[in-house]
This record gives sequence, structure tokens and C-alpha cells, in this order.
Amino acid sequence: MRLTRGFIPTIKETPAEAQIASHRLMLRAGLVRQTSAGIYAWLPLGLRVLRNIERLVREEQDAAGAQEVLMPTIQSADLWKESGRYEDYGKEMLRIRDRHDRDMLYGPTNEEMITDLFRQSVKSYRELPQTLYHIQWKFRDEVRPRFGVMRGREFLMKDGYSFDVDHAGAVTTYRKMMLAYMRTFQRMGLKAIPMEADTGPIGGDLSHEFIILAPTGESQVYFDAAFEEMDYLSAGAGSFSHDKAEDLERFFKQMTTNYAATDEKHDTAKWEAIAPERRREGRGIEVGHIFYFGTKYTQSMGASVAGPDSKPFFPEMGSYGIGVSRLVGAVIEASHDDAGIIWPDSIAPFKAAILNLKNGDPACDALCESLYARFGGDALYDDRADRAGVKFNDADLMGHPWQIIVGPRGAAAGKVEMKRRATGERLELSPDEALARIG
RNA sequence: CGGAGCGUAGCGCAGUCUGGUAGCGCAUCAGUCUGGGGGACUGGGGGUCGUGGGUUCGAAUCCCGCCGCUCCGACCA
Repeated sequence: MRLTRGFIPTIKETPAEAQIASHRLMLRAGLVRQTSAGIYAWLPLGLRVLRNIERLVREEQDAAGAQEVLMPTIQSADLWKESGRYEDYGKEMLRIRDRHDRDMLYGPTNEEMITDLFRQSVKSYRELPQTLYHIQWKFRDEVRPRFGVMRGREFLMKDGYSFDVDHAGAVTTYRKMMLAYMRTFQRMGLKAIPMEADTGPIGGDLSHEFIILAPTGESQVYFDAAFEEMDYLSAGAGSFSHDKAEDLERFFKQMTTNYAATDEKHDTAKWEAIAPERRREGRGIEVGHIFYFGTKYTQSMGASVAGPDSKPFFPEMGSYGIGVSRLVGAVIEASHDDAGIIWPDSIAPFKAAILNLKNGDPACDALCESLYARFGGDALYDDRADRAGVKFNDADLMGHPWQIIVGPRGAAAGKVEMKRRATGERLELSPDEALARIG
């Protein structure tokens, strides 16, 4: 994308309403604009990041054997009356009435709907297990939305739902999802830690929330240094596969025996049992939450299937959520400096920014154009007539992992300068070498 | 939901107390110079002062209602 043609409205001054770093930077770098309290429009740069996060989530869900569907945002109240949650959910649920005076709602979550879809079509234990997910906008009418997209009323969530024959099967699925989550967060450059959690209105008795570490996080967290050392992506010895029961067992054991707790559940005695040099504490942001809740919905909604003995039984369910739009803010909280955002390569809106320091200089223009063409759209070309300082500042603010800096001296010598945003490291290279380095 | 605050140009704000021609910085447009970390000069454009009512010769300013947004606390992907 050419910056002169792009809709990327960066702002120099801090908007008055933005209190935390990610919100401030998302507005300043032109990722989002607020349209009303807790509701945001995603601009091209922000949308590219959102789509990249979706892509990683989708890849890991698919790899773990979940299947993607897409359920509507608007639901009929009837389903929620069946499960009993229509009354329980309270004012967080946005209730709507259609022209025929039917009670509708903007979905805050989809347990009822997925259970309804399941019971319509699945009739036998032989079709189990099934895990279905979708990535869809949700609405929860928070009393006090804040922190930009981290705590909006409308937000994009990956929510998945599993159906298993029995408790053992459901627990295996739960562990599989936990592994998929750890891999997903690691790929985004985040240190995530699963922590035992309350189940809240979803119900059930086994639940973990996934907290990522960021200095500005909302809650205080305590954990064993073991979590810092874990690698969920490697293929070598000690690696984890979704498909091997013993791997999942070993993985889950490591996740649950190493100490990890938020301040609400912090256990001082257990904490002090950890060697002092292994104790870690910091601030955390919740970016995911998984639940096992058994037959709560299959039972209340009559979703039974035939077992091997031909007798009907209620499948065991779990649900698995990742706050996709929240992650955009959470990543920024975890990765920024005074100058702006520092995107991990995996979710950056562009692989690199090309900074033409002297727009109008024939050598600079020609070199930039040829570089830009070779990126095939994966670079942001700053072709504005502005001075160098403006371009440096905007590139730092937008957080591109690499900056390819083309100035008159370098261009004359056929060289470009590369700056790595995360480290500030600078290299002088030929255009070919620069492209090779970015890959 | 309890408490507090703010709505004036795209953004950040002053002006409101004490009523009298709507301002400043940045951004923007045209031009000249400049050119490696938000440059300088010259000249322009842009406002139903959130909204409805009231008081007054006269309201951004005083009074009443409404709407929107933000912050603190209790609750959450």
C-alpha cells in the first residue's frame, strides 16, 4: 500500500479519551476509530492486524481438529429460554424486538445456538467427538466499557464448542484446546499462562483463563518460572502433539502442577514453597478462557444421541473462547515503547515499511518503486513528500517490524538501510540482501 | 448500578466565574525555500459553541430538561 493512497490517519497528539498505551497507540497509528461507547470501526491498518490474528487462531484450531462454522450475530430468545439463561444473563445481553414483536438478542456467546445445531443433526455416538468454532462479533452491554478494544461492548471472539461421548473424552478435548491456545499465543509472540478460573455464568467445574503478561495488565499474577521456559511449537524432544494421549497428559500436567494464579486465587503457602529465584510476578491481561461444563446444555436443551446400547445419552460439552479483537490491544500492551507499537512479525499489518527519504529524487524514487513492486502488496510504501523525521516517527508509531530506509546517498550507491523496529538495530545492505532478510 | 467530570474547527485546548464582533497551537489548502528524527516563511479555508427550551435589548457564557462521551468504584472474552 502506498501511504499517499492509503486510509491511514495517524495523529500526533494523544486523544483525550485514551487512558492506556494500546488505546492511545491504536488511535494514533490509525488502526481504529471509536463510533460510540465501547464500539469501534476498524481502519485498514487495524483490520490487517485483526485478520492476521484470526488467521493464526484459525490455523491452530484447524490443526487441533476443530471445524469452522459461522453462526449469526442475531439469535432468537426462544433458545435462551430453553436453557434458562434468558433470565439469568441480565442487562449484559442486548435484547431486541423484531417487527413481529418477537424477542431477539445480539449474541453474547453461542452455547445455546451450537447445541441447537448439534441436536438437529447429530443422532449417534458414532459421530462424536465434534468440535466446532466460529469467529464472530459478539455484543455484551458492559456497564463501563473502557481501555479501547480491550474492553469494548462489541468485540470479535473465536468461540469453540465441543461434544464428547463421556467425561474422559471431554477432558482430552479440553487439553487439546489448551495446547492449541498455548501454541496460538506463542505464535503471536506472547507469554501466556493458563490459570485456574471460576466458571461464571457459563457453568461447569473445570476452567482455565489464559493470561498474557503485560506491564499495564489489569490483574496481578504469580507464577513459576517454568512457564517462561516452555516451548509449545518445537518439533523436537519434549514437544507436544495434539494427537498423542501421552503428550496431552504430560502437557496438561505441566500446565497445572506449576504454580500460576491471579491475585484472587493466590495461595501464599504454595507460593512460598517455590524456590525464591523461580518465583515470577507481574501484571496480566486475560485473552482466552476455556470451560468444561458437562451436560449442562445438552440436558437442558434435550440434545441427546443414541449410545452403543441404543439408549439415548447427553454428550459432554466444553467451550473455548479467544478474544480476537482484545488481542490486538493486548499485543500492543505487551509490545510497545515510547515511540509506538512494535508488531511481532506474525501479525504485523505489513512485513516492512519503505521510507523514501527524498521523494522526487530520481534515484530514490526508482529504488523505492522497484522494492515496493517486489513486495507484492506486503509493504507499506511511504511515498509522501514529507521530511524524513515525519516518516521515521510514523513508521515507529505504526510499528512495522522492518523499516527499509532509502536516502539519496544510499540510493546513489545502490544501498538501503534497514532498521529492525524491536531492537533498533540498523544494517546497510543491497536491496536483494534486504529482501532476503525479510523473507 | 453508585460517585465525579467533560461536550467550543479534524486533533489538543483557551474563552464560561463577571453576558456584548468566537480565539490559540497542531493538522489542512496554495506558494517559496528546505530535505536523515514531527522544518521555516507568506497567504487562505474551515464553527448551527452537543441539543431543546427559558431569562435578556443581546447567550458559548446565566437557568431548566435531554443526549453523548470520559474517569473512579462494583462486574467481565
